[in-house]
Amino acid sequence: MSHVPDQPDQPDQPDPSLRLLWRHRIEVREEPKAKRGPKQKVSVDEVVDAAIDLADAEGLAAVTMRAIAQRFGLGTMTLYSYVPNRDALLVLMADQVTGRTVLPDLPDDTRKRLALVAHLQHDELRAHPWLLEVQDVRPWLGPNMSDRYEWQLQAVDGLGLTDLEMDQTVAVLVGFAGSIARSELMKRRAEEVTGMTEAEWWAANYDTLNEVMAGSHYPLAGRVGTAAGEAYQAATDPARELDYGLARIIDGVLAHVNR
Amino acid sequence: MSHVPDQPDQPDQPDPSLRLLWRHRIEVREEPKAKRGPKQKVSVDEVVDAAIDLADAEGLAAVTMRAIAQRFGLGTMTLYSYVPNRDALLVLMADQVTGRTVLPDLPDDTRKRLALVAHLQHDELRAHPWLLEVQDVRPWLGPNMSDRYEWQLQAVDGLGLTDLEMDQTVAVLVGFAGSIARSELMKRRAEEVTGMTEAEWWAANYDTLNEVMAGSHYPLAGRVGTAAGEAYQAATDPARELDYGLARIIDGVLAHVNR
DNA sequence: TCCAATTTCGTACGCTGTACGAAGATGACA
DNA sequence: TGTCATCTTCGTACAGCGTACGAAATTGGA
Repeated sequence: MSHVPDQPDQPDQPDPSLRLLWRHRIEVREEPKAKRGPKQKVSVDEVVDAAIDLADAEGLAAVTMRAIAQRFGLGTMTLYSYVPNRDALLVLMADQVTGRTVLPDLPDDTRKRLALVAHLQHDELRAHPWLLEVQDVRPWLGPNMSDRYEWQLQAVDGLGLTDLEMDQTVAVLVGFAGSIARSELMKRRAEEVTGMTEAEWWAANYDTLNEVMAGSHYPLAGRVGTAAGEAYQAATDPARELDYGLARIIDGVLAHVNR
Repeated sequence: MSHVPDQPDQPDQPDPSLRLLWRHRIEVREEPKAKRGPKQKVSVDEVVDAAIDLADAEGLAAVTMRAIAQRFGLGTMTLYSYVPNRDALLVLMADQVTGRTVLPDLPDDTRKRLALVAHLQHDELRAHPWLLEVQDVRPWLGPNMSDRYEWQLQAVDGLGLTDLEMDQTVAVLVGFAGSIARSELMKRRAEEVTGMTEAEWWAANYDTLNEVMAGSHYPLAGRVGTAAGEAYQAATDPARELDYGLARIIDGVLAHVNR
């Protein structure tokens, strides 16, 4: 039960799920042979799409092999002839859902270009919050992920950045967008779990908080937390949280390239 | 099995785990009564510390109620007299491990002050990567989390920012540090799972990648990805990745306050 | 001494991913 | 037209998870 995997003898084998990820773009160099067994009742894309729908509707935890199979009236184990295992399915979902977002033309204005990269990522993560949980499983190098990365690099191309800096600039923009999306998700989930809005939670726990925090002093947190709480509560547009940090980041990047 | 919880009749009740979180700072206003049953064999702190050790050593997935109980020779269900459930335990772990990091005095230099906030967060997440997985469970308002937030606000205090901007500035710094730590973790985990270093993985999959990507064109990603790959591979100090973005963010913040 | 309160914990349930192997369907070849 | 190799389908089973429940054990107060 150690977390350290032992990879004893076998030489480095190519990752089998790479071909699955790129299945649509593989140009068959030779039609090898007609398949012999029964035809598959559904397609890999249908399976992945169903899993995405499930995740969108009920969260990633609801994406169980049994639940997906049931959607098609298939036996649970049948899914394993489409997909090697659940983790591989999650990677396929991530890449497939990434492909659904069309990449708009990049504006000429640099500032708008960088902002677009962050906003696109943020909006996508808001629409499919489970992506935040999948990212740990390394959805590397799928075709749609690769397209996305190329597009992001185009947005920072021609600014005079080094190759390394281009990669890092994209990382800052995308990373920050992700962290904002994550904190929004936490807030939403907290409301689901407790069954109260944030304001209601504070009201319900006001006395308790005052009691337990009686011995501690939070002059700044008290003042700032209140201000932030009221602002976020009133904010009809949640992307507002994104804009402040994004403006600072873009300022910093532009100052760097104009140096 | 819906993900939407129903909270039918009961009025808004205070969160019971708040008292557990703040257990050390609660000043008992009256010693209510001596406990009657058998004495508890261990303390809540010991349970939480054991869970932290387990998470540090074998990852969050290894933190099972059975495994923790076994460490103390207790029955599994006994843990539920210390902690209401596993999720609550994770929150306790997060706050407790946060308390282990001593908060250094803030330097006078603004730039160093902001960098310190990000670096402290980053180093902590590197030492306890499972924190990145726990954050979804909203480790709100524990005593050590509150201390941390107050300290972070001190770092951005006196710059002329509004209350809201202070909160958002901290969010940018901490969010970015988290996203860097997350991408480092992904890389490390990928190496564990595949049993190869990143370089070995690329070597093993070079032919396959060339084949599947034959129809797609990634001029920038190819060039930049290679540069980034070589740089990160050679980088002995992984915090290097943090520094570029951090410099841009701090530049942006300083430009904002000096306006 | 006896009881009420409290902790301990064995058993059980429903859930998960998935290993295994049998059964069924299909195309290729003799 | 069989016959067989190959592929898909899927029922069963297993280990592991969180935890509900209720009985047993332990303790202090009356």
